[in-house]
Amino acid sequence: MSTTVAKALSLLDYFSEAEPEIGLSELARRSGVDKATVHRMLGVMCDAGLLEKRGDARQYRLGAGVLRLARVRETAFPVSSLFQQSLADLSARLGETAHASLVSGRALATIGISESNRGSRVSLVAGELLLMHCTASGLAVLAFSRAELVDRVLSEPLVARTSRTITNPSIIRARLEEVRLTGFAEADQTAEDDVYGIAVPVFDSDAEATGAIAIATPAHRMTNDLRSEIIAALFVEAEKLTVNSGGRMPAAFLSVAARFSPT
Amino acid sequence: MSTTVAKALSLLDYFSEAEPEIGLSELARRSGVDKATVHRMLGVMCDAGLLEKRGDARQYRLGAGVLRLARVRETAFPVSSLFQQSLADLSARLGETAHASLVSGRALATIGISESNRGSRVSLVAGELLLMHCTASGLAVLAFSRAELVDRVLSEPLVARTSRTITNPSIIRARLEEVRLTGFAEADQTAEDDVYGIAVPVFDSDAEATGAIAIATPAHRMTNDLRSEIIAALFVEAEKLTVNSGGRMPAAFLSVAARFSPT
DNA sequence: AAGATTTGGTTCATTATAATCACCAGTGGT
DNA sequence: ACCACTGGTGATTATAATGAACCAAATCTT
Repeated sequence: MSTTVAKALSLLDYFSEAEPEIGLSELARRSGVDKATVHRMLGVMCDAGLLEKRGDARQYRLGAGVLRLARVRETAFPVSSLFQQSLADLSARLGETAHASLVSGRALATIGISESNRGSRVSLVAGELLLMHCTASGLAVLAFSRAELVDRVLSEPLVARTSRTITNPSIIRARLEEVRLTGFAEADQTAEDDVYGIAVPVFDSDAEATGAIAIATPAHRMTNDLRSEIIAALFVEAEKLTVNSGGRMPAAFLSVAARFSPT
Repeated sequence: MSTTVAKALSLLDYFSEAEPEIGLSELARRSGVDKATVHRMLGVMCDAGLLEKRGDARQYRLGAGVLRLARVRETAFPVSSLFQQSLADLSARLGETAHASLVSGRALATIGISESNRGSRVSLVAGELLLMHCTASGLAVLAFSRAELVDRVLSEPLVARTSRTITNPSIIRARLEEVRLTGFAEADQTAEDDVYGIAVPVFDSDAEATGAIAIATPAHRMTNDLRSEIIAALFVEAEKLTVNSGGRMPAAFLSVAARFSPT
């Protein structure tokens, strides 16, 4: 709960596309950490290249170091580029916004987005961290993760993002059971008002969920037909991604996915 | 020298394309930090999503978090993609390997490479950190950086990568003076045997060097004609990149660059 | 333009933290 | 069966982080 490195690294979570540059005081306020402490930590992270302060300005932003790290990971294990293709296909076919995220600690990191070209669409903030307990992607991933991760996520206090967010661990566990049976997860305005999300997990070589692909639609537009169409499309792409990234699906998942596969 | 966060973050430096997965003991040995300490740090970084351990395996690799961070930075300040285009042009035109790097703490982070298609060429390890004092890119950047950064780099012990590496701070300062006059930097086998590098800096909106683009050729192939051709091409691209990324060149640089510009 | 407020940044005594060493248990090779 | 590795763990000691008060400069209010 209180190792200094963890505190320092948690500061990185506050940077997103919506707020790519943050000042010292603001970051201290947001994180609840003392200004002096934040200042020292930011200094160290600048030194390491993870952050940098814009020349004269007194704002901090993500540094060149993260570009290098991402490049290293992506050349060694290219998943981001792989996902992007599937997302483009999905949003083109369904006309809705598609996004992908990978497990990153106890949250999900959005690594790809492909917006629909409709006038009314869900617009996501790229690079935002998704909470596990209230997003379709999070539930899809948790349902097929080791109990260890589930426990870690559910042992922390669960914030309510909307009036419909479920914050009771037991109820969430029950929902995960449902997800395990159906193979996909839904989030009807539990993460954001007016947003309906449907997600299907993607697996690694150990048949563990490493992430999920999802479709987000304006809640009012969701119909039974669209829902079925989305689920079927997600299953096809998720299987493709799992296989192409060298993963395999767990037995429990294969049986439910079979109902949707065109084979 | 000894903040714990700095030590933890320095562990990330050991991951590169050549070695994308590292074990606990290996990392402890390489970094000179106690195994127990490394173990705790790796755990924390896994928790933050910067690292992850491959399922069953007992190897650590860069996590999905870095992908997210890079995405955030790149969508807010797209430089990586911008550089990639210039690199492709350079390597195509010159037939030699081109690469770009950005200041990352007290080193340079390689963020792009475009290899030549010749049989004999310089092959770089993508995502490796470049040392400031012995690479052409490093000298090009240092020559046009704040004295503060120069002092920080030269105050540390300078490792000799080849028999020709200059490790004397005073001599390096003299070389930086030359670079300031000519506008480009050369490294004749000072970073790696048989590699001859030529680099030109790229500037930000404060006319400070943020990085450099460089050409690396097999040392034996370098001739006066090729050298001139490379320098001229680099100047053109560096100016283009500086302008397109919203930067401006310092007055001192403009005068020397003018000799090479086609205008 | 004068005052009020907030910003980035710094200091230093107090306190909580992280480093260390010896030690386990499992694995692969010979 | 052994040996030399590996990843991982706890209790003690020494180290590093913390946070309230403080400052100068920039910014917003009036």
